[in-house]
Amino acid sequence: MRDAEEAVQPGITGRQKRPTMSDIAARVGVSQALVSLVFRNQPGASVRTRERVFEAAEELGYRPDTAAQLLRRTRSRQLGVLFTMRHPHDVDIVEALYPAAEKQDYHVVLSAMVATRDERRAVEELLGLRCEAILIIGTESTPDRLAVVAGEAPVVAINPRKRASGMDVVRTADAKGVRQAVDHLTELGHRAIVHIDGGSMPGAAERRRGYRTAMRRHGLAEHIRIIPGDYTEESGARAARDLLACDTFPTAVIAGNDRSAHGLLTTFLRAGVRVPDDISIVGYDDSRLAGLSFIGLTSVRQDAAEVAELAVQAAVERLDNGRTTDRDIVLDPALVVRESTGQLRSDA
Amino acid sequence: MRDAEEAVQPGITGRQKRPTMSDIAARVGVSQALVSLVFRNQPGASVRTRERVFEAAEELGYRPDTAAQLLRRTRSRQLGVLFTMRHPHDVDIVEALYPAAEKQDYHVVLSAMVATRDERRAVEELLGLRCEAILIIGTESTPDRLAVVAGEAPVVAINPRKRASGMDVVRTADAKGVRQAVDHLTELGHRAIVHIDGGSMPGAAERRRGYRTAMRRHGLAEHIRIIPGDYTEESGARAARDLLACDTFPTAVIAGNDRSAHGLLTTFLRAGVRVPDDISIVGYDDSRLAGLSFIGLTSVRQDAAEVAELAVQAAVERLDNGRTTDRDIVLDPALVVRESTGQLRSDA
DNA sequence: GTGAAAGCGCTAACAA
DNA sequence: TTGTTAGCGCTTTCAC
Repeated sequence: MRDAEEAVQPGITGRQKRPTMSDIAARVGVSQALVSLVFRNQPGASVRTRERVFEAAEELGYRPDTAAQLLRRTRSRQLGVLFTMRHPHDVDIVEALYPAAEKQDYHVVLSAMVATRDERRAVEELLGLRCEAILIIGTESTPDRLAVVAGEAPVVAINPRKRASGMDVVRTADAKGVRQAVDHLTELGHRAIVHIDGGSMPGAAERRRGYRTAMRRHGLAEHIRIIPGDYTEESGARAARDLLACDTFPTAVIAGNDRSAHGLLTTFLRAGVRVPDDISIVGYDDSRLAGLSFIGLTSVRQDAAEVAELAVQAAVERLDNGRTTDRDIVLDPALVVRESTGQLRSDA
Repeated sequence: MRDAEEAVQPGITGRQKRPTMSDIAARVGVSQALVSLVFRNQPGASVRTRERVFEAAEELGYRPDTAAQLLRRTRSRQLGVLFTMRHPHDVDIVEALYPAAEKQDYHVVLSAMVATRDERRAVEELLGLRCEAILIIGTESTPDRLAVVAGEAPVVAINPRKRASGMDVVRTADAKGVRQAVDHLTELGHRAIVHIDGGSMPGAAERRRGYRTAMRRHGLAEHIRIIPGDYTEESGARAARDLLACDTFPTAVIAGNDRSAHGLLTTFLRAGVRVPDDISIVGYDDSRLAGLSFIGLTSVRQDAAEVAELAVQAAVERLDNGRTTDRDIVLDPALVVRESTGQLRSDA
């Protein structure tokens, strides 16, 4: 018996078999089912028994076996989250999903989409683990590709590249956000406002549309100018170089997102262009970058916590309340004014 | 029977029960055990049977149940990965872990450490899912806290804040990396080289030490100057402001990491200081940021793919080869020279 | 090449 | 308040 004792010593002789509910039951002298009941916090066990069960669990170093729970339970109460780690704003949303899910008594299971692992495999993994719904952040997938997934579990697309039927969508009113940016700039006296767009990236089409509409509404139709981009820093930098090479220099730029605004801003700084003295810049996403003291980017805020909350709620409505119709959830954005935008200089 | 047919239609009438191996077995007319054998690619089934099993699986839309596999298998072959998404370099490592694990026939399970979810809970989740080892990226945990985990499963700490016994460590020779930076700068003629450190963050102490040693080796002991930081952009920006306010302006700066170098660089640009004309800057990590055209940061490279590979290998050695002694794996860094460093100007 | 049977650790329905 | 029972979907061992 001494051997058994010593084998318990962790990390030296090798690891002991991990204790189960039966081990606890044996120790306390009750049935295994009763132990299960105690852990699930269900009524039907005396206070005394509960105490002793927890005590024994502690002594044995018990940890519930998720695999067994998952297998036996009727519901997994797991939400699968598909994400890339490329965009800071996506990271914010992932972080916000944890408390949002917890509030509804769901667990979050992460699955990263990386170069060596496409969306298809990542989804397979989540479904294999019995996730009841899939939340996809900023997917570039085509609608029909997503529809396949939607056939197996409810899908909530957060800021998808394209809208698709058969699933819920959570997104911000991108057009409205850009309109706020244009309003802000015109109030500062700007008229030559260009837009660096995001090509076919999530929300880009609507932002582009919002820019055009807002410009026209302010009677600035002839100032409409869109420079193609793709939400990357480099596309912002490229746009800056293009603008610098041009004779017609704008007094303000609305970038498709904060990353491209960053490339734009720094490239201007390098060229000796002062921001906002020579040119005003607006970003989009209000990511961590925008708030940095040396960036100070005026940006359109999409509240990650709110997005997360609504996405979880959409999934829960399908799962717990039996909703089967699609929801298109649109959040209102808010402009966060920082130091990258300023009054139009009279000599400009 | 027509009802059953229609219930199969996905996403309309509600979801059908997901097919199991038994369903496949029934359809093909073999035993469930044989189906399992086929999926596990084990010998003992005829080619004909294999074909028919895969065919039936396809028709039924079968997907293996991870929970059941996990419960029944003797080994889970899962590696749990603890990470934050705060540092770009950590993200690189996470991405690199997928192919590295796959090569050894292991699966990666992610668990994020976020504000609302500390290391303790994240680890619990991984162990609950039967992960056989835990890889922790850039942990700030204290050694004794990690030791608790190490008692339950092998732990590989990647770039930990502090070394700890009872687990493997994968890290770069930080001192050597900084030495390369100093060598590079002195070759360019610099003498007044300051270091912005990373306080108590992972690797910071060794980088600090490396700086001091290298400076002394070049006979620049009297030029040693360390400005406290914490690896954040803001600490870099603060250091830049401090330096600008000082009468003794250095000709080169070695930042503790790329993030602080970024804050430093941009703050200088804003102040009209030219990089590298007025001052040279070196970062650390060679993160995505460093390679951007408008940043062009000379930086010390820690190869994420190599780190990932070695970390997985360390875990596998314990798991499959029974190693029980600790390994301290130190990688050689490499200096990547970009545009942020240049020859000392004669008038400086 | 194939099948029968046992059981992983737990939940859930029912019985006592 | 407690115990019994029957699986969840799969892997694994042994027998045929």
